Order: sequence, then C-alpha cells, then structure tokens
Amino acid sequence: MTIYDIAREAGVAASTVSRVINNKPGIKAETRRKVQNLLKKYNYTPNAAARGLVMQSSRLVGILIVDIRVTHHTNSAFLIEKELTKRGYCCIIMGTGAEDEQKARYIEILEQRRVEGVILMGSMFMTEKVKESIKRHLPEVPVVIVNGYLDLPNVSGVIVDEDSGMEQCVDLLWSKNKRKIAFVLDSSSPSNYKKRQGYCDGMRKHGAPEDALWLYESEESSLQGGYDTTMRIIREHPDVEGIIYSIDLIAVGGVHAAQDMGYQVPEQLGLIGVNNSIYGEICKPKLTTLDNKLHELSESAAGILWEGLEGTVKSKKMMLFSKIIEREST
Amino acid sequence: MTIYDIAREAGVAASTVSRVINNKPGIKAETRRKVQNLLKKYNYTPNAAARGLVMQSSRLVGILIVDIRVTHHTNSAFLIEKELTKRGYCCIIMGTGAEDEQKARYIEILEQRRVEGVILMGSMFMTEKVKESIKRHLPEVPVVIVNGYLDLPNVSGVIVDEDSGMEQCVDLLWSKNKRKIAFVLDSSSPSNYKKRQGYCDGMRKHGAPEDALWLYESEESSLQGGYDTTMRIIREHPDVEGIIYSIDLIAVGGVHAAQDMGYQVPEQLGLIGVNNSIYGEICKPKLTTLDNKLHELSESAAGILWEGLEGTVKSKKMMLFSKIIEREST
DNA sequence: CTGTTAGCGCATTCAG
DNA sequence: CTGAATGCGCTAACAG
Repeated sequence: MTIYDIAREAGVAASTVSRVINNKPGIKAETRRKVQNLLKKYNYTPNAAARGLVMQSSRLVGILIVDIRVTHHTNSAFLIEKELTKRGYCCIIMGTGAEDEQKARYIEILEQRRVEGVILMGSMFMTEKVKESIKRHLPEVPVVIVNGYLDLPNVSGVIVDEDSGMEQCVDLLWSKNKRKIAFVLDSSSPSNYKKRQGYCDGMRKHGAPEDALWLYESEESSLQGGYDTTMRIIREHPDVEGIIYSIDLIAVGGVHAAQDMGYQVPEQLGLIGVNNSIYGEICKPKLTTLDNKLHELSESAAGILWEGLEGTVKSKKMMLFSKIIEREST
Repeated sequence: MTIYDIAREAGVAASTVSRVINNKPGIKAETRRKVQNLLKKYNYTPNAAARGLVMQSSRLVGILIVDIRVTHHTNSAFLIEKELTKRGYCCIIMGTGAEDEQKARYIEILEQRRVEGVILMGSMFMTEKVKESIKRHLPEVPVVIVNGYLDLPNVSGVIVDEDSGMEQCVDLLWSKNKRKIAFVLDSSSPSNYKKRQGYCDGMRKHGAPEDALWLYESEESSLQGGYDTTMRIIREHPDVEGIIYSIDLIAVGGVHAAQDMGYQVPEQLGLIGVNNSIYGEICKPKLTTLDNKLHELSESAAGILWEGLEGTVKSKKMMLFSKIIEREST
C-alpha cells in the first residue's frame, strides 16, 4: 500500500495524500476526511526508508552495547532510550560482541542506516579501531560514549572518576585497619584499568610497598570467576584482610569463597565491589560497593546527544563523581 | 557520497559502480579496480534506505522487549541476535514499555521500517491489542513469540510448560512434608497466570482444600517486593511451610525476609523461584528454581523465525519442558 | 563489458 | 486548495 494507491482510490493526487499524512495546512476539510478514511481503511503506514530518503533524515539513533546481557549496560540503555524516544527519535539497540573488529563493523552498519546520533555504551569502545571507524564512517554525526572518551571532533564522553573512587575504597578498608588488600580485575577494559590504577595509587598513598600490591585477574567475568580467583588469593595470601573487585558480580563470588573458607566477613576480611548493582543487595552479607553513578551517567549522555542532534555537533567531555555505598561487607 | 559521485570521478556510469559494489560479474578487472579504489578513498557505504527501497527488502529483524533491563529477556535476545546476525540479518532491539498501547505502537514502527521478521520477547505480548496491531500492520511477516502464542496465521510461538513445572514444584515441597504452601506472583502476565494455575492444580491434586490456596501478589517485581510480600505471608500465616515465587528475584527477597524473621531455610520453610537465574546462585542458601529453558526457547525461536524468513510464513506452535533445579532452599 | 533508462515510495517545489 | 513534475540513492532490465 503506497500513497499512490490511496490517491487513486480517493480520486486525488499523491501529493494531496502526502499533505494529509503530514498534517499540512491548506486542504479542504472534506478532502482531508476522505483521504483519512482510506488511510485508516487500509492501515496505511508510511515507508520509513522512502521518507528518510527524500527527507534526508532518518530520526534514528543507534545504541551500541558490547554485550546486551550485561545488566548495567542495559539499565543505562533503558534510560537513554526512554529519554530519546520521548524526544521523537527511534532508538535501535545492537549487541556488537567484544571483538574490536565487530565494534568497528557495527559503526559501519549504523552509517548504512544513516543514523543521526550514536551512543556507545561502556569504556570498551575506547579503542583505536573504533576511533578509526568513527572517523571513517561517522565523522559528522554526534557520538556520545558512556563512561569513555575518544578524541574526535564529533565525539563526546561522560566519564566517572572510578580511579579516585577506588582510592576511597582503599581508604575505607585502611580505616578499618585492613592493610593487606588485594585487587581483582574481571576483564580488560579502560574503565577497569582505571580502577586498578586507583587501587595502586591508594595503596601507595598509604605507604604500601610495591610488593604489597596484590593484583589478580579473574578468568571470566562471572560468579564462578570471582569465586575461583578469591580462592586463589586466600591460598596464596591466607593473611589477606581486604579484597576490592572491579565489579559486584565477581565480588559476590568472592563473598561465597570467603565464607566457604571460613573467613568472617567483614571482621576478618573486608570485601568491596563496583556498580551498586542488585547483586550486592542480594548477597549476604550485603556488599559494600562503589556507586559509579550509572543513572546520572546515562541521563547526561542522553542530554549531550540531544544537544548534538538539535544543534551543532561538538566534542564535550564531562566527569561525574563516584561514591561509596557502605553496607555489611566492610 | 553517492554512487553518482563515485561514477563521475571514475568516468563510468552509476550502474557500473553498483555492479562493483555488489560483486556482480562481467566487469573488466581494470574498471573494477579503479572503482574500488575510489570507493575506499571516500569510505563509501551504500545507503540502506535507498537500497531497501529498490530491492523491496530491508534484511531487518525487529526484537521487541517490554523492559530491556530484565535479564532473562536480554539473555534471550542475545542468543537470538547472534543466531540471526550470523545468517545475514540486522537485528534491532527495542524496549517498548509495559503499556499495551506502546507495544502495539512499536509494531507499527516496525512496519514503517519494513522489517522482514519479528521476535516478541515474553508472554506479555499475548494481548488482544498486540494481536490486533499485528493483524493490522504486519499480517504477512513472520512473527515468533518467545514464551507465548497468538492465534494468527503468521505468528508462531515457543512456549514452556510452566504450569506443569509449577505442579512439580508443589510435589517437591510436598515430598519434603511441606503442606502449607503459598504462591507469590511478581506481575501480571499470561506466563505468570499459568504458573499460578499450576500451583493451584498441584495443591488440589494433593487434596488441599480451596482455603489452603494462599495466593499473594507482590507490589513490585523487585527484591524489596519479594521481601515485603514474604513478610506479609509470615505475618498472616506464621505456620507457612513453603513458598513458591513466580521469579527468582522476588524469591531471593523472600529468602532474606525468612532469615530476618528467624525461619530456618529450608528446614522450617522451603522456598522456590523460577528462571534458573544468576540471582538464585548468588543467594544464600542457594535457591531451588524452576528452569524454564530460556536457552532452548531462544534457539528454537530463532530457528522458527529463520524458517519463516526463508520459506513460506506459517503458524507454528512448539512446547518445551521445564525442569526443577534443586539447590539449598528446599 | 558498460551506459541508458526506469522506478522503488515519498515530500516538495511550482503552477494553476 | 490541488495536481504535475522532480529527485532522494540505489538496482535491474535492456540496449549497445
């Protein structure tokens, strides 16, 4: 069903139908009514591709997420989608996969769809290949990275000070007389490296020698990964007094391991996660966590993208501040 | 940058450029090379809207999710997207919101984008309004509902026997000498009503009188909701011996409430959730849960949609069987 | 092997 | 107030 089909049956020209569809003024009430009836009768819906082609605009925003199973990313996407949908844009969410190749590939796919704005979810998009792909395929379109940044004229970033947040976590444990503190990374991402850096800085600030920096990496970013890694820490350092994890989920695995090994949490061993996620609330004892302000991050990102969509595209960098939520595990 | 721009600079016709782009045979190697160089030089990418318009095909599949924050739905979407992307389709995921109006609205949006297939995630899409909207806007396109079904010629459904699964949960508690069993609903959805039905049937099967059917509804589908509802149950029925919840998350809230009230789980009070989610593994004691076969459900849905995309569209109905994962809470 | 032509469905001139 | 003509970027049929 096209406007021509409608036009023919209504005995008018296609342009008249188009005008009715778009609520343009200057149509006789009777004609309008007649066309509208036909529109309804045939459940006519305009073809977005054709319309986008002639209007030179798609009203499409792409949201790229490395792994849509990751709760804190979909939570964020949810907020952003709500915000942008309210403002008349159509959001399409896509899971890219972790490979750099794929992330770059999806940026090209977004160009093919001629999106007018892009949200990149997470620091995992801070790579050279992604940067190159944006420069190549979307040099004029506003792009906002949630918890990341790339130095390009059309790319903005909203980041959170996870490094200094981590320092505060070290401070917190230190204030509870925990001195032997390990750090566990769940995966390789710029955000996680920043956290690790914050841990190291915090430890050094308190005068800890280099060999007191116990750095661990979990095999996988899962409950089991956190469990296994914590077991390893306890085996290698039975005198450990505190462990900071790069995300809540593996921290919860750590809580389980500590309990299975008979360590009292928090008296004997203080545990901290990151994200202020539901996992920390489910856990028993409830997990102390670094709130990295996901909600505010998303709202800011949506706001900045909105500015870019409406006005002139420019690069912007914004920082938010994390905050410790102290619960029962410290 | 269009094929005309490329054609002009290459000194050939646009159709030649098109042929090169689409790897059609019958182009002199030299011409092909010359065009390809220009294509690369300008980072040319075809406009999907224009191509879709002339080819009468979008290679687009829409995945509708009521709330993209719900883990078991995004997990499912992840699997489906992976499957369909592998097969050359571009998946766009959208969060519709819970209102019936919105769900129907998004179906229209999918028609505008001329998608070639649709996945509806969850039984929440089993409503008259959605059915009407499909009939109106997508009567020819293959639609697959994950854990649901609508009686329309182009709609298929993969469902799981959550009702009989629930009966088994009752059996399990009964076998542990729990007789006073309550049931908690986390939200209104056909899937949840089926679960409730299964609970009722199970209780009756064991000869429980009607007034032994303790039906509860949580204010909200959250940890807190499960906690509060469980508190209410304990207050109203201090002699309760078992509680079955429609999803893991609120069951975990129940575990917390039971512990806070000094009930021994599982000795005194047996608790069961549904979904076999990570929440149940985090929880202490670990939650017994009804595995509703999310993974298989998703794979089947992707498979059925694939058949519809490639062959003739028809309606199909498929049933999978749930299975109890017994852990520490029963 | 390549160019010309037409048309996908729509919005927007410009006439009338 | 309405119609005819044009073009958005692309592919395909038909010539040559």
